Parts: sequence; structure tokens; C-alpha cells
Amino acid sequence: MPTTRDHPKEKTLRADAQRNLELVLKAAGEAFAEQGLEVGVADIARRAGVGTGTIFRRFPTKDDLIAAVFERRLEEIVGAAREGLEMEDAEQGLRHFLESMLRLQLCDRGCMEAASGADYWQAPPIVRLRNELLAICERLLERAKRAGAVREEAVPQDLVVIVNAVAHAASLAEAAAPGVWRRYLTIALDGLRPRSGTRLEPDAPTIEQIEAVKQRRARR
Amino acid sequence: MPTTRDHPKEKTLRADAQRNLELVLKAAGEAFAEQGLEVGVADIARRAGVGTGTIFRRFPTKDDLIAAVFERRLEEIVGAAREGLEMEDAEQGLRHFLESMLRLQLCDRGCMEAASGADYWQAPPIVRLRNELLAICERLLERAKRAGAVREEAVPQDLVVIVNAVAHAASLAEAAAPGVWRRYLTIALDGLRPRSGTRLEPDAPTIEQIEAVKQRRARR
Amino acid sequence: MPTTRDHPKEKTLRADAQRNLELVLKAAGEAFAEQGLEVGVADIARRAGVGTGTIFRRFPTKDDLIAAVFERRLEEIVGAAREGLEMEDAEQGLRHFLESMLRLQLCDRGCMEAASGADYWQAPPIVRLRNELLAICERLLERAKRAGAVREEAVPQDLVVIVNAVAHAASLAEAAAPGVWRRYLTIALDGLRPRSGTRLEPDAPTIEQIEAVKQRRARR
Amino acid sequence: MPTTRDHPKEKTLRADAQRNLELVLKAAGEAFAEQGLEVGVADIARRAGVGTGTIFRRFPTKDDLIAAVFERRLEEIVGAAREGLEMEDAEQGLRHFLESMLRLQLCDRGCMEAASGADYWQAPPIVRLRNELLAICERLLERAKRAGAVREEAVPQDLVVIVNAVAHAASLAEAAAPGVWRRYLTIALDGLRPRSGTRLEPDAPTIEQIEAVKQRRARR
DNA sequence: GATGAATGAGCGTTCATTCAT
DNA sequence: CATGAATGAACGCTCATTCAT
Repeated sequence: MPTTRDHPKEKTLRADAQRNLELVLKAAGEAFAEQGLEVGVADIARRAGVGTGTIFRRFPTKDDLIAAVFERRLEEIVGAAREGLEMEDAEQGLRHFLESMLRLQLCDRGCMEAASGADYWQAPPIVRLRNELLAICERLLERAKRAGAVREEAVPQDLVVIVNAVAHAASLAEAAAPGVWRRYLTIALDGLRPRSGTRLEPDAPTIEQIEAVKQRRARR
Repeated sequence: MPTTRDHPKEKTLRADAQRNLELVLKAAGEAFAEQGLEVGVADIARRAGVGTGTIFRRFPTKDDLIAAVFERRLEEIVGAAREGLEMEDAEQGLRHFLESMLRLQLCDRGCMEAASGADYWQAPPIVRLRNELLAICERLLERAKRAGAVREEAVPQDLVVIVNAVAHAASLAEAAAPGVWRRYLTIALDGLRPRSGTRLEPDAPTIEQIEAVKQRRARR
Repeated sequence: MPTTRDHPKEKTLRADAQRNLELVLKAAGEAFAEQGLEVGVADIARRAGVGTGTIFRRFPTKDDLIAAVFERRLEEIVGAAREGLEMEDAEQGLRHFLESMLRLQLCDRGCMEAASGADYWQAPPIVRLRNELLAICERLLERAKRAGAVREEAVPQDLVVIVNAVAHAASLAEAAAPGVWRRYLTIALDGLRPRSGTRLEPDAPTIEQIEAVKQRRARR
Repeated sequence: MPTTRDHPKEKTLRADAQRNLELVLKAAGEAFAEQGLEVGVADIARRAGVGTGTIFRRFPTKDDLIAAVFERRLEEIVGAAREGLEMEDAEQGLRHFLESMLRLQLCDRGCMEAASGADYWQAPPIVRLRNELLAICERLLERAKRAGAVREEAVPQDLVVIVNAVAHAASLAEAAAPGVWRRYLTIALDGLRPRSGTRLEPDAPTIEQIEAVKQRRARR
């Protein structure tokens, strides 16, 4: 941090670069959100008002760009999770978190595609966020279990899976009935409640197991 | 049936065509199932043992082919739904249907992609099946509601949405833990049960509403 | 060979494809000859009057195309070598072969680049021609040695190296003085003559040795 | 030399520039030697520890940079030629020069590529060195002719052409059999010896003739 | 003067679609 | 009718060159 004067005007020498990076990420985020991960890099560049080269300078491959955008989203999601933790009521906290995640994903086709695809969960910076997210989910769940709002067998991954599921499924109907996702989130949360008759089976695989499979596949 | 002359040599040209169409649909189904909707048309043609031209003669665009394959799958799904109706126990019937659908989708990447994308639900031949499916869902649901296994507010679309959701979300984990989908289906079904504290809100949009949105978009 | 009538008019059904392949090879040959191996595939396509796709249908990568063109050239060269073998005078035969090779290479930048680059000598169809070429060189050399025109230590590869050397070096001057290559070929042939004072040292590496090195490099 | 003030702190800005230029030339030389003329300018800049802008400030195009590096190499070659002149034995002197040139070129892909391409021999600063080199070759040849080691018709360019030829052709085999170039140099030198039966024909073109052709081409 | 971020034409390659055979 | 060769727009990516800082 160059401890120069704190004038908000001071745009630091590499302001241009920073600004452009920001523009690219923003443009990419919007493009992915609206048109999915298949948008061409040239489209994104046009949106951002830069050349394609500028994008490839920072993100050697398109996948790197996707990962960066996904990372951003994950950061917001982790933020929402933290907010959930800070709420007094355990059940409300859990729901707040899930609702935030859904809102973020629903207006973002690209994020949904990335979240569904296995590959993007493996980039190193994302692994960190993922673990952080799971840790917070763990605590959210613990609190909710103690409050009697969630069955004992639930594990953190379940929350991620559920958001994914609701987001994906609701997206089809969402355009016609904004907010339907709440309908399905209610079903999911009610399904998570303690219930005598049914057991959650089988166990959800651990992240490590999932990754082992991925790597085995990649090797082929 | 064009009753042409019965020369044993003459294998009725139309029969050949039929056979080819069958081969194409089968090949496309397998290809989509294994590699997703992105497989090249040439790959499919090779699998089917025909030329690409033959495919495009019957299906003017690749999307038409996808829709046709999706239609097939839907027919199987409708079949499973009918089986569910024939079972004595209402709850078992519902679960049988949902499980069948899930099994069909989980081993078929292409079907999952098609079911998630809005467009394929609108192709005219599919509309018929979709309506049929929804009608059966209606009856499955009615029975289940009467048996006290499903809340009053549930509507047929909910079932389709739920299968889609579970299938999509489970597919990521499925490779590492075959059968996890049962875990999430349990959550969904428990969530559908009558429950005093929560209401399903908002209402799911009707098919007509969804389609109105689609068409408004297409016009742009 | 479809034993249909021998009418020269009969262009066989796939005449178009054959013709196009021919056009592509011809165009590629000319383009490489004039502008070197770096010409764009689009340029070649334009010359041939086809789309780029047509080229990639037959030659999955540009390198495959280059190899195919190189193969053609090698076939011509092997033909010239055979002609040399059929001449009565051993020395004349040798010179005839070398001159033919030079003429072929000198008006063809692409061929020279390919001949100088290690990679193109390794494609399977070319290996066959290469071995054939070396076998003929062997016999040309044997005859020449017996006639006292070439020193004992000379090996077939030497001939290939020499042609390469003369072609490459002469190409610079060739434009200004068409035919200079004869000057340098004379030097090379005189240098190959038996001579008491000097020995050819060290031995030329065998093809196998050269290839071993190539493969070791490629592995890195 | 601008005799500015002698402040010890002031490291004369021009000295920095000089140093940078030196670094760039050194880095470029190494990069070209190892990876050929196709290395990216950015790579060279990185090696040199400067920005690409710095390179383009001094060398408006990449070709200018190549020419500058080539010039350096030529200076070394001229030096080797001078050493050859100073040796007592005419034949040894000639061979010393040729060997030095070969050694320089063989470990330097970039130099070989530049020497083979016509364009780089025409850059103004190189013309001077080229002429100097040819003048020395003239004297080397004269001495060798007088000593009976070289035929009368040989001209200075022949030497340059020969080195180029041997270097290029040997480079392929060199990796497998370090030192093979000596084999081919021997052939070339023996071929240059006086010989009754053959004449060197046609005459090598003069530098002027070569350049005339180049310029005629450029105009097109 | 030095920097390296930005540029964009150009590359090799893919693939849905068309159409001559 | 069936075929598969031809098409060419579009893709992800590279790199010599320019120019704001």
C-alpha cells in the first residue's frame, strides 16, 4: 500500500489496468449471466470495451476467466453465509443464506453452469472459498440441528446440492413467475426437517471422494 | 401402410427409411446420453451407420433431432408415470414414478440438458406428451394428497421441477456415490408432505404462462 | 480398379472429391513453394478454390497437409533416383539423381523447409519413401565407388545431406543467377571423389541414431 | 562523448540506455540461438529484464532487432576471418576461418535462419560487414590459391555459401553425432581443390546482382 | 526514457448445414 | 432417397506493434 495522500481522486498508476480488469470481469459476469458460459470471448471483450488480447493477457484461457468470475460469485455467497451466521434465529439464518445463494445464482446462467460443472470447483483459489463455505455451512447446520429445524443426518454438502438443485430447476419457471424459487426452497427446507419415518440414505459423498472421481476421469 | 407388391426382394423402400430413422434416433440417444448434447452430428451419423445428410433430411436442424430424442425419453417417462398410477399404494406409486424418471435422466446427460433447457419443452410433438405427463401427475398427486402423503398446494409441475432439480444436482455427486439421488429424493418427498407451519408460495406458474414468456422473448 | 469400360471420359463417381484433393495438394505445393511453410491454410484454400473445411477434412492438421505435399515431392525424388540407377554410366547416374533432386527442391521453399526440419521425416508414409530412397542411394553410391568416382567412406545419407546443403545454400543466389546450384554441386561431387590426403570424419550418424535423438527431445 | 558534470551519483542516463541496449542484444542473441527467430519479443524482453517497449524504441521492428543480432554475429565471424589471415599456413588459415564460422552458426539457430534468409544480408549496417567479410575471404582465397589448395575459379561468396550449406545441412544430424559438420566441411574443402576434369560453372553472381533481384522483387 | 497494458489482425481448427453426385 | 464432400462463419488463442502512463 503506497501510503500517499488519501485523496479519493488518486487513481494509482496502474489504475487503467485495474479498471480494465474490473471491466472485463464485470462484462464477463454479465455476459455469462445472460447468455451462459458459451458466449464468445469476443462478445465479452466488446461488452467490456477492450480487445480480446486484453482478456487473454489476464486470463490465459477462457476457463481461467470463467473461474475468476465464479470466484467472485462464490465470494458473495460466502459473504451471505456469514450474514446467516450472524442472525440470531438459527432457522432464519439458514434460510437467509440459502435465499441469498439462490438470488445470486438465479440471475446468472453462467454461475449455474459453472456450479453444476465439476471442473470449476477445483481451481485452487476456489478450493479455498469452497472449504470456507462448507465450514460455514457446517456451523449453520449445527445451529439449526440444535434448534430442531434440521435432521441430524444433514451435512454441509447437502446445502450446496440443494441450492444447486433449486436454482437449476426453478430457473425454467422463474421467468414466468419471479420468485417461484421460494416455493421450492420451502419444499427443500421442510424436507430437511427432522422426520421419524424416513432416513437420508445413502450418505453424501465427501468432497474428497468427488474429487478422486474427477481426477480419475481426467487421467483417461 | 402402402400395400405394394409382395416381391420378396422388394423390401419396401419405406421400410429402409423407417429402419434408418430408428437407427438415427437410437444412435443419437446413445451419443447424447454418453457425451451430452454437444456431440457432433457426424459422430451420431457414424454411430448410426448413415450419412449426415440422412439425418438432416429427417431433422432439418440438430435441435429437431434433439427434440425427437427427448420425445422418446418423455414417452418412457410417461410410461413410468402410468405404472405409478397402477400401483395400489398412492405414496409408493408416486415414488415409483419419480424414481423411474430419475433413473432415466441420470444415465442420460443429453436428456438432462434438454430437460433443463426451456426450448425443448416447446416443440409441438413434445407439448402433447408434456400435457399427458402433467395429467398423469395430476392424478398421482390427487391420490397422494387423499392418502395424506402430499400437501394440498402441490401441483403437477412441481413433480417435473423436482425431478429435474434432483437429477441435476445429484449428477455431480452421483459418480462418486452411486445412488445419492435417493438421498435428495427423500428430502424432496418429505418436503412435499403436509405441514402446518409452512405454505408453498408463490404458486407455480402454469404451462401457459411459461410459454407466453418464451414467445415474448423469441420475438425480440 | 473398377473394371468398367476404359473410356477416358469416365470420371468415376467420386471424381469431385479426387479432383479437389488434387487441387488442394497442388495449391498447397505451389503455396509452400512460393511462400514457405508459413502460408496460411486460408491462402491455400483460396488458391485451390475450396473452403478451409475441405482441407481439414482430408488433413486433420496443417502438418498433415505439409507431410502429404512432402510425400509427393519425395515420390518424385525417388523416381529421379530410379532413373539415375538406370543410366549406364555410374557417375552420370549419380549426378543425374542429385541434379533432379536439386531442381525439385530449389523451386520449392516449402520442400526445403520440410526437408531441413526433423519432424517431417518421421511420418509413417514418409519413412517408407525415405528408406526406399536410401536404398537406391546405396546402390548409386556402390556403383560410383566401383567406378572410382566416389570415396569409400561415403554413405547414402551423405547424398541427402549434400543435396540439402546445396539446395539451401544455392537458394539465396539462385534468383540472381539461375543454375548456380550446378556450381556448388560440382564442388560437392568433387569433394566426394577419392582423395588420398583427407578422411571423412566422423562417421555420419545412422537414421536410427538421428531418430533416437528426436524422440528423446519430443518426450521432454 | 558528452562530457557532462562528474557527479558520482549521476550515472549518465545514456549509460543506462547503453546498458539496456546491451542487455537486449544479449538476451535476443541467446533467445534466437536457443529457440530460433520465432521467439516472441516478450520472451526476449523478459530475458533482458526490460519491457517490450524498450526493445521497440531501439528496434522499430522485430526484424531490426534480428538484424542487429545478426550484425553482432557477423562481427565475430569477421574476427575469425582475420585470425585466419594471420595464420602462416594458407590452407590452415582458410580452414580455421570456415571452422570458426561453422561453430558459431551451429550453436545458434537464429543465426542460421538469418544467414539463410536473403533479407538480413541487406540491412545497411550489415552491408558494411558483409563487404569487409568478402574482402577478407578474397585474401584468404588468394593465398590458398597461390598455395595450390583452392581452384582458380573460386570466389569469396563461395566461402559464405559453403559455410551456410554445411551448417544448415549438418544441423539436422549434429544432435545425433556432434561434430559431423567436420565430415561435410572436408567434402567441401576437397571439392574446392584444383581439379583438372571439372570446371565451376556457372559463375557465382556478384552481390550487386543478388541485390538487384531483391529490390526488383520488393517493388512488386 | 522506460514500461507493460492494450490492441486486433491473423492463426489453426471445428461443425451445423447444404447440395452435387 | 442416401450420401458424405464442401462450406464458411465462428471459435479460442497468439503476438508484433502502439501508446498512455
